[in-house]
Amino acid sequence: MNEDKQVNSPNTDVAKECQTFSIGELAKAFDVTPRSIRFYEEQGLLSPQRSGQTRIYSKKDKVRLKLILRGKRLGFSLAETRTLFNLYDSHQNSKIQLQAMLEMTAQKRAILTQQLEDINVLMTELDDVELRCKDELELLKRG
Amino acid sequence: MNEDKQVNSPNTDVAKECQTFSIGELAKAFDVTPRSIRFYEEQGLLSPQRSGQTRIYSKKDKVRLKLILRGKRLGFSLAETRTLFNLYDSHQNSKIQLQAMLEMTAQKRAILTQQLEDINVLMTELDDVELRCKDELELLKRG
DNA sequence: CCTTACCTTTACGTTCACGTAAACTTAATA
DNA sequence: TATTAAGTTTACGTGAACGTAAAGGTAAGG
Repeated sequence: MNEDKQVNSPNTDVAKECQTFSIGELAKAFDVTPRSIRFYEEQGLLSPQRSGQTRIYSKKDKVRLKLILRGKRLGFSLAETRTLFNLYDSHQNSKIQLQAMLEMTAQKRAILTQQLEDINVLMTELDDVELRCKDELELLKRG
Repeated sequence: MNEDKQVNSPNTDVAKECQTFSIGELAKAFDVTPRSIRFYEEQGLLSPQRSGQTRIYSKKDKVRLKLILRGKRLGFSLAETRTLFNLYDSHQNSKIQLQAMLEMTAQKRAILTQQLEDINVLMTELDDVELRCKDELELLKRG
């Protein structure tokens, strides 16, 4: 029964590498609060190991968190991300599952395409605004 | 005092063009609810003319709404968009205003760049997932 | 031994962006 | 004239994504 009592102190590993992370480490690494990470777990997006009460995050968990945050940046709700995770995880690969997955990817692709267009438009507008601002500033300098 | 009683009925214009819109028309045009449009006004993002109680939206208002919605798609809060509007509108063009504007554009540009990267990564991942799904479906067909 | 630094759960509070219901006015139409 | 169909204000409700105490456990260091 001498399991699950490894790596109690972070960065105090013996031979291999630091494969696990505390909630605080992950929080710092991705600049989020521990509260958020616990909330993602509560919403079924993460399920880290436990050492007693304490959460222990693997590299896979870390990747998951990264995916969650990228999804957030792109306007995905946590529920959507969870659905994607579930579809991806369930390796039942029934026809229905696969088609649901394809539908979801198609839908997401459409949104992303729209966002690309939005970004391009906004970027050139920002170019415009910036130029005009800089011109004005020059005028203020010389005037 | 025979002003502000033009265009009571939509699409019943005489000569020029339909330059104004009712809240319902705008709502349909952009697929949002009238409630949302009123809310944007409440937050200081729109200020349409009035004909009595009724709101009358100009082409400029329409453009504004378009900008608001694009901002939303890119993750801008209404408060951020309002700030941008205010900066853009105030043609005082003081040094401070201009620099605030430049800071804002720089910050937004950074976020957009990050989003572009996120989108590219996700797109290729979607490609991957889609390919695998389709392969699996083929196997199901032939198996 | 005590403090400090993390970790935990429980639970209520908060912000944003509206939704929704109530009660009303005005305008066009049957 | 009565009835839709649009608009209006006021005001309370809601879901998502956390924030923020409160109250406590644990382990290292002075």
